[in-house]
Amino acid sequence: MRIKRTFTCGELRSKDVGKKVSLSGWVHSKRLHGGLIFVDLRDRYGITQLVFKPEVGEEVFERAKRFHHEDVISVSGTVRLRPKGYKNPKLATGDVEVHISDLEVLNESVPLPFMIEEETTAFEDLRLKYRYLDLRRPPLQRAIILMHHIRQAVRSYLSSNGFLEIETPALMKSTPEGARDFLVPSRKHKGKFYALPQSPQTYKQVLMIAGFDRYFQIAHCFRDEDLRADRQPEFSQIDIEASFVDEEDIYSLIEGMFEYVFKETLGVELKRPFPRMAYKDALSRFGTDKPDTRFGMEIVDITAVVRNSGFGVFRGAVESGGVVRGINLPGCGSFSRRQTDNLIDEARSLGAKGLVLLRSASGGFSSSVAKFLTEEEIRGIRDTLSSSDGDLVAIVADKEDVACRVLGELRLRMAKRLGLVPQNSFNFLWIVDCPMFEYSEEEGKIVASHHPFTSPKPEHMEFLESDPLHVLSRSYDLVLNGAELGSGSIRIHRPEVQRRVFRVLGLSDEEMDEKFGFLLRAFQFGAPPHGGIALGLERIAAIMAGRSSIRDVIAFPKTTSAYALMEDAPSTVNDEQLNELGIRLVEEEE
RNA sequence: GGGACCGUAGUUCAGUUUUGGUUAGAACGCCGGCCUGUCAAGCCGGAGGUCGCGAGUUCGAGCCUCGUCGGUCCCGCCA
Repeated sequence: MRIKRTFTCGELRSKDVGKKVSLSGWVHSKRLHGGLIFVDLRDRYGITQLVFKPEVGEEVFERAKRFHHEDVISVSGTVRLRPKGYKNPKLATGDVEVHISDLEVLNESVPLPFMIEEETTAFEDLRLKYRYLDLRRPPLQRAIILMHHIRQAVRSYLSSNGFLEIETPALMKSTPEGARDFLVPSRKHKGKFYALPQSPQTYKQVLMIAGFDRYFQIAHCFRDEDLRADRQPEFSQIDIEASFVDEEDIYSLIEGMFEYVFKETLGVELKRPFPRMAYKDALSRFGTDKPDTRFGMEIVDITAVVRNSGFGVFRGAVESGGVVRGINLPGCGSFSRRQTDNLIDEARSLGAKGLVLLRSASGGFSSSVAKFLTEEEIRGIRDTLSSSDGDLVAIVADKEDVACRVLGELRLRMAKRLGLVPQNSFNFLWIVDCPMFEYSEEEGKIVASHHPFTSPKPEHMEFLESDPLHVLSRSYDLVLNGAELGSGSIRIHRPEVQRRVFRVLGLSDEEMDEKFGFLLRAFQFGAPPHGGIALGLERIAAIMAGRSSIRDVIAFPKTTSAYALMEDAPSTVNDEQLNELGIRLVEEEE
C-alpha cells in the first residue's frame, strides 16, 4: 500500500479546505461526465466526494473511468470547497470534495449480487451468503457499532459498581433439564460428552460461594432449540450475580445499568423506577407474561356484567366456570363484514370457540347480538370497556386462560395494524410474583417455572410440598416493549432447601447428587445468600436499533434452520475425525 | 413435529386465477459508446433466463397435480 490514509471518509469539513489529504475506502458510486468524474468514496465513517479531472494525468484519469462498485482504492488530493449551489446537504462532508492527484487501486470488485444501499430489497438468504456485503450497509454497520457501545457501557457501569468480569467454561457438564444441549464429544474420554453452556447459571452461583460477591460476564450461550426472529442457537447474556442482596438491590442495579446504557449509547433518558406488575395481573390484563405497555387496549373482565345474560354464549361460559372478557378496538366500528369475519377467524385459529363483535354506535351497540342484551348489559359493557361510538368491542367467552391468551394476541396484532404502537418509546416492566412451579401436561409432572435454583418466597416455604403450584418464587422477569429481556431470581443458598425443591420436581436423592452434587456440596461450605439476573444482549440491542430481528445485530447469524449460509455450517467431517472421537454415524432411516 | 407465505435474468418483480398455446417482459445492476458539476447523474446501444429441483397430467407446463429443497413468519419447543 503506497498511499496511507490521513483522514476517514466521514471527516473532512470546510475547515480542511486547502489540505493535502489521503483517503482509503470503497467506490460507492461513480458519475462519469466524459471530461469529469465524481466518485463517492465510502468507509464506515461516511462518504466523501472525489473529483477526477483530466489534469490528473491520462493514466489515473483513464483508470478512474473503469471503477466498479466496491473497488477498494487509496487516493491523494487537495480538499476544495464545492462551488456555490453544488454542496450536498445530505452528506456530512457535503461542503467539500477532494480533487485527486494520485490513485492506487487496492482491489477490484466483481459485479455485486446486490447493491450496497441504506435499505436493500435483497432476500435474506442472499444477504446471509454474502454477509460481508450486507454488513457494509449503513443500518447493519450502525447495529454492529451499537452492539459494541452497549457492551462497553455495560462493562463500564458494572465495573464501576464493583462487579468483576469472570469467564466460565464453554465446555461444561450436560444437564438434560431445560433447553436441549449442544454436545461436544470428548477425545480423551471416548463415549462421553461436554455440553456448551445454555447459561453459566451454576458457575456464577459457585463464584458467589467462592466469595466473588459481585460477578458479571457477557456470556456466550447455546441452546439447540428451534429458531425465531428473536432466537438464535448462540447468543449473548449479560449475566450478573451478587451476594448479600435482595430483589430491590437487583432492581435498582439493573435499572441503573439501563439508565446508563441508554444515556451513553442513544442519549435517551429513561424514567425510573421501572413499573412492576404481578405475573397474574399481566396474564389477566394483557394475556401474556410479557406485556407491551406502549399502548392501552387492555383486556377487561365483563363476567360480572353478563353473568345472568339472556345471551347464551355469555351465560353458558360463566355457568361452566369460564369468563367473559373483551378489548375495545378504537375506531374499528367501520370495519366491513369481511374485516370482522377475518377477525373472528383469527380468534378461532388462536383457539377461541368464537368472537363476539359489537359496534359501538349511538350510545349502544349496532350488532345482531345486541338484541340478546339488556339495556343495562349494553351500558355495562360499554362503560367497563370505555368504548365510544365508532369503536368495536371484541369479546371472548371461554375458560380464563383461553380468553386472555386470544385477546392478548388480538390486542397486539390490532395495535400493530391500527398503528397504535408508538415508536421510539421504551417501556420497561418488571414482572414479579411469579409461580415457583407449573404443571407440564407434556411431561405429566411439575416443572420449575424459572429454574430449580430459584428461591421460593419465604412465606410460602411451608406449602412447598403440600401445595407446590401455589408457591410463588423470588424471581423476576424484565420486559421491554413486549419482549422478554431476561429473568433472574434470588437463589436458594441452603442445601436442605435446594433438596426439597429438587424433590418437588421429582428428582431422587441419587439423581440430584449425580446432576447437581457439586452445587449441593458447595452449599455446605458457607454459601452466602445471593441472586442475579441474565439479560439477552441481542434482544436489547435489536430494540434499541429499531430492528425486528436479532439477526440484524449479530455479525454472522444462522438461518431459521440453524444453518450458516456463508461458510456452510454444519458440515460433514471425515472418518478419521470420527474415529478419534469413537463416534460412528447411523444411517438415516426412511 | 405442525401451519402460513415466498422461490421467474446478477437483483427486485410482472407474467400463474378469468385463458396451459409462437420469440418469457420491466426496473436497477453489468458491458460498450456519448457527455466538464454530478450526487438515484443523463442520453444511446448491448449482453444476460436449467422459470429452485424432480416426477406426473397434457399434443403442449413458468402457469395444473404430487413430491422435494431453500428462505421468512408463527405454533409446539426455548428449566
